[in-house]
Amino acid sequence: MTTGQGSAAEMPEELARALAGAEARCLRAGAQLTELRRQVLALVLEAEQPLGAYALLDRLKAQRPGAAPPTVYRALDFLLEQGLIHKVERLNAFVGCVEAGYDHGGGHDHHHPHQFLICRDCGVTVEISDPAVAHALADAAARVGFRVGNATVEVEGFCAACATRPPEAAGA
Amino acid sequence: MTTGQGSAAEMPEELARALAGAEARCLRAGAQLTELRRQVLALVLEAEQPLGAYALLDRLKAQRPGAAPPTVYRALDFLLEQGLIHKVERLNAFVGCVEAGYDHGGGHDHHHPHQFLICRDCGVTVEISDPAVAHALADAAARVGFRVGNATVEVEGFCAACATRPPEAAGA
DNA sequence: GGGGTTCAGTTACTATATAACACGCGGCGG
DNA sequence: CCGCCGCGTGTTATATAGTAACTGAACCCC
Ligand SMILES: [Zn+2]
Ligand SMILES: [Zn+2]
Ligand SMILES: [Zn+2]
Ligand SMILES: [Zn+2]
Repeated sequence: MTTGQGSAAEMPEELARALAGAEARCLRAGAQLTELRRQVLALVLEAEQPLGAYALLDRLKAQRPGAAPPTVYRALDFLLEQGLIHKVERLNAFVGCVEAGYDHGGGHDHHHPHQFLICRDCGVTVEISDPAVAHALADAAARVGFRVGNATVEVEGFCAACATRPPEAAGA
Repeated sequence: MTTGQGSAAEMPEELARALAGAEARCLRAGAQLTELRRQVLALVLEAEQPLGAYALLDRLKAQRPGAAPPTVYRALDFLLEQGLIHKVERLNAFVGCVEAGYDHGGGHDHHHPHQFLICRDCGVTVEISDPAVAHALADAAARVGFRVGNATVEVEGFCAACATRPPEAAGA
């Protein structure tokens, strides 16, 4: 062991912990993390990049042959509601929330300010949660009398790995 | 006159100026603001809220009966390219850029950092361009070695008008 | 006139998301 | 026991958003 493959098919350790945390969180919220919802959450968490609803649907069908679009969309709605996943609007895709694993005592469950950095080159998408960004945004909004709710902040650019690499290694 | 109706059907004054500015801008960029593109731009600018591609298509058909999805999407792509409009990702809709009217001498045409404030209640969408937000974002990204390109920043919340109003004036 | 480029017309299609109705289950009051 | 209701899900159909691929016209250059 000591890893090696790093394959996505198995790594129950971390996944199991995340699912347990999600369960606890739902309990506190009085919501039911049903089998279907757990399956969809697991699919999202297993993936290393954001997955579209139909990609999730395809994978879900392996476990649940009758699955259809509403099946996965309803589960996604629930998971979004619970703050267990986020939607990346620019990609029409879904990712697990990096903070969902932590079991915050009894405090604020639910949505937290977050930002996505999306690499134009390799597609890697990382979630950050920078208070300064949230604050600057709230500030700017307040200046025009706007009361801030949820914010979508998604930056396209080049990740550290791709930024150092020569911009074009391919082509003519 | 002296206004009154404030109807959307006519207000050629401001619209004409914006179109002229757009034309100048395209000239400088070596791009052609063709009839079709001008029509689509006018439709976007006339609207008081973001319009989806198919809503634009419907309106465009009045002037151009043969119009089909590619017709409007190609025009939108061009206008986005030129920085004359923006896409609101959360709405899958398009709005005119508030800065597109200004004829910046010969300087930076093209994309500028911007943010949208979208009222959950009345749907009004306003574009702001707060340097502090852009800076905070660039800062946060740099901290993880990410090189920032285009940023999508869209805040859902309540506009000044709707925030002061009692949250629920309707219902039982 | 040949050959490029750019723009637009047209057809067909893929991808994303939701509406609407039906069923099963568990709880609860009659 | 039975009808009812809320909820999660199955199932079918449809709405909305976006693209691919081919065609031809106009223009420019040589
Ligand atoms: Zn998160
Ligand atoms: Zn990268
Ligand atoms: Zn703008
Ligand atoms: Zn409002």
